[in-house]
Amino acid sequence: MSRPPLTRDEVLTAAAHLVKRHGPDALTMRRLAADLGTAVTSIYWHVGNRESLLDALVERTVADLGEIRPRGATPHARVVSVARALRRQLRAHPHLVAMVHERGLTERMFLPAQQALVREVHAAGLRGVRAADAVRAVQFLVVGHVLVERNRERSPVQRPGEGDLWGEQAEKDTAPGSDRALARALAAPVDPERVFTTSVSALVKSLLAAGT
Amino acid sequence: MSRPPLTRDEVLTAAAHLVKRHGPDALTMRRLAADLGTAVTSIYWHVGNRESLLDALVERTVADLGEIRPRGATPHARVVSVARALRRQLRAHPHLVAMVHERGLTERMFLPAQQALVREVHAAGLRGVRAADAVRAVQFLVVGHVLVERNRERSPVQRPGEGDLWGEQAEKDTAPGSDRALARALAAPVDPERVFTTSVSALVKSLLAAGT
DNA sequence: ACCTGAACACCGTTCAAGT
DNA sequence: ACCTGAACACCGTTCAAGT
Repeated sequence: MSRPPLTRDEVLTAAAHLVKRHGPDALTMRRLAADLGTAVTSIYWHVGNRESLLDALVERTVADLGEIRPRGATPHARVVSVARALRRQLRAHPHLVAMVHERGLTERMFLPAQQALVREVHAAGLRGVRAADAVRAVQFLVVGHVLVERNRERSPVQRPGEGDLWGEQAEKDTAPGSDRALARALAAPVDPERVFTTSVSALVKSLLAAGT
Repeated sequence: MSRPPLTRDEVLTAAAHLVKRHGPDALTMRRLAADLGTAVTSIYWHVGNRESLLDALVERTVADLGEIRPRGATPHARVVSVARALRRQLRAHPHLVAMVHERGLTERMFLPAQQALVREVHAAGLRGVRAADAVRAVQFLVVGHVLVERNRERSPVQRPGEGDLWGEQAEKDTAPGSDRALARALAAPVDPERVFTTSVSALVKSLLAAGT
């Protein structure tokens, strides 16, 4: 009736499973122990404490993300494709993003895309500090955007929202300089995909222009 | 010896005080009750539960942020100034940012700057959907950046960091196409202020170019 | 209308004790 | 080396009872 000896790896796998199925909040030491069929205190022997369990979990998941391959003919298209790929990877692991952010490890989410970005920016003719600035600008934009986007999805209804604010403006007849199409666009729900595309494309365009 | 009757407002003020002095984690119902000199359960009568206490707290703090006034001569300078002002406001309330984000109310952080942005973008000649896209792009960039930035500050030492990754590259002698200045720049610690300026300026430049 | 203490169902963590 | 149960110091929340 006795289970085979517990391993650190087994603990991590069970933890990952728990997070994937029931969200990060479900990952309590006691529930994890129950899933594993051991005493809570056994887990402590293998992973130290909750903090380092989460650290290890984040590390493992990030390592599994996989490489990013740029696509496209122009430098602009290739850099944008890296940004899109990074966003897609992160959005495929929403719980990971939340966990990494909660633990203050946001920088960790940068690394998978960094090599690819460096190569592309260099190929586009940027050098030295200017190239580094461009890489960082894209990284911050993508990760920041994913954080904002994920967060908006978590609580879709916001109380005094843009809709209420601009909806009435869109109805009003025009004071000089007013723009009903604008008001209507702001009253409509945000399309994050669209915002992302607009932002990345615009940002990259300016950044690469500095290289020519 | 009996204290005057508790009010909802008093609860919120004490909660804000607690968060400001000891961080969001210190805001427990029990500790709050202790600070107020009442029973824990009294708080529930006034604010419902912890959820709605946090909601009310966020709402109140956001309302106190104050208006944003654009500065500068050119449209570009004025939009950038709004972005900087929003960032400064948010960074002045780090706990607020954390709380708003945790509660999935990121959109809430947009609103203070939105009117100002709309006005400036319109003045720059953008109209309708295109203007709305520009406003949103700037908003997402600023809020996303602040989230990333705050988060990096929370845990300054990251284990397999950029430094380790690029530091050795900077030492190596050059494979074809390698760029030691770039490697050195990436090995150095990030200057978020610089990244922010670069990003906003580049983004706004492209966005406004579409209006002429 | 407002406050209270007791109680419930949870947490993470420590520790002495087992094999 | 690995596992265990008991215990500690916390949580948020409910509820019946007080004034």
